Amino acid sequence: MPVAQGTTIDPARTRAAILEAATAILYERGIDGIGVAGLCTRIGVSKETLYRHFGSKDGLVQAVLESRSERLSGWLAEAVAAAGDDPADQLAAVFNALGEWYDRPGFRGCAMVNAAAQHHDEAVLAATERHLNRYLDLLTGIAARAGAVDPAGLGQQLLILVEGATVVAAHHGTAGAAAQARDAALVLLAASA
Amino acid sequence: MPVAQGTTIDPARTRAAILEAATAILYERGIDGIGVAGLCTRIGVSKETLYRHFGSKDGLVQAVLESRSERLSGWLAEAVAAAGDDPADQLAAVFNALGEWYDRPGFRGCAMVNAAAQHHDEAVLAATERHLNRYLDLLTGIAARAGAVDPAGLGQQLLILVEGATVVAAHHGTAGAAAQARDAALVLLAASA
DNA sequence: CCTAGATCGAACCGATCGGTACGATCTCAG
DNA sequence: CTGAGATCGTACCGATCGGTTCGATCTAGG
Repeated sequence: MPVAQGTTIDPARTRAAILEAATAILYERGIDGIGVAGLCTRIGVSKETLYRHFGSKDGLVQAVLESRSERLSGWLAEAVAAAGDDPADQLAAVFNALGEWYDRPGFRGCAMVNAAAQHHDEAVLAATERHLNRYLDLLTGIAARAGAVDPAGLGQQLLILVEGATVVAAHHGTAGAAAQARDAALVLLAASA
Repeated sequence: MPVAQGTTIDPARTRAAILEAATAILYERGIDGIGVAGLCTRIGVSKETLYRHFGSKDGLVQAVLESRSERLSGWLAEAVAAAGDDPADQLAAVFNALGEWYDRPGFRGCAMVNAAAQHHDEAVLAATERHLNRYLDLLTGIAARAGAVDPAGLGQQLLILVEGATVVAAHHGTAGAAAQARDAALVLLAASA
């Protein structure tokens, strides 16, 4: 039996569709910025269906954050992989990719950080920490390949630049934040060997 | 007539007391994390009094953010002023002060950025932008006094470090974020002359 | 063809939301 | 002492919240 077939009733597909639509809507409006009823209307699904798949609004939020974190960090990892062998090029690729993201219409900062900023429950905070750890792993890897004396420390500094650029781009103006963070990152990288 | 006298009924004092208490509570719980009724209970004031002084919950939030932004940026400006004439010392003083803040119990990141992260109304976004501009002015001034070739650009990079360190300290772990950002900032400052 | 189950739409639940109204109490200025 | 107004406590308002329930409809596997 194939995993899924056609355009028919298929719980897995329904779940995925809810997840994708909810990701966009909750990012746009904020987690507390729309109720479950309005969410279901915009998704085009009944409340019963949503609750059967995700149990609660918090459950949906959790799934949304996790999927978004994986997609985002995976996207950055691809940018690094496509940048060749030079760690400096890889690092520049990270910030160039971020710059693309910042310039996309509807950019509102990091969804995980936004969620953690005002939604204090355990699960959201844990998801945000996992997300930042994914970033940190990527950046520490670049630092290590560049032969930094303190790859862990440099990785943390690069993480600070990534998150800082995202916050500044979201709340102070997109223009140049990614490029400025990239230039700063390259200076730090060069100075750390 | 003195501005205010004694421990009696005094609208200005009442307003200030509400503002101070609400600042702490809304920072701790998040703007949407507590209702007006609960807020009034914890402050020790009636809803009518709160509404007479601030008009609406949004009005209170606005006043809270503005006062907090002024206090915070004023505190950093004092740290700079107390650091002597060397721009590098002044810059280090900024991040050392931030580190003190991060380590204080109850630290939850920047209140303005947290508010803007999920509360999309015009007034909150404007307050956050003003707040970041205050930071930017302070940092650009240091960059200029250090003789940077591009003080504005360096100022923006330093702002990215400040906000990045705040986000990382809040959501990924306090340890070392301020010191790492400070070291990065000093490298950038040294490389920019 | 028939049934198990996925989905819909709408009604419904108690709780809470932001905000208002009102009478009682208290403080101060004149 | 009196009156203006600041404050309190509480009740109240309509709206919305997250979540549940139920009958009707539709689909797909046997």
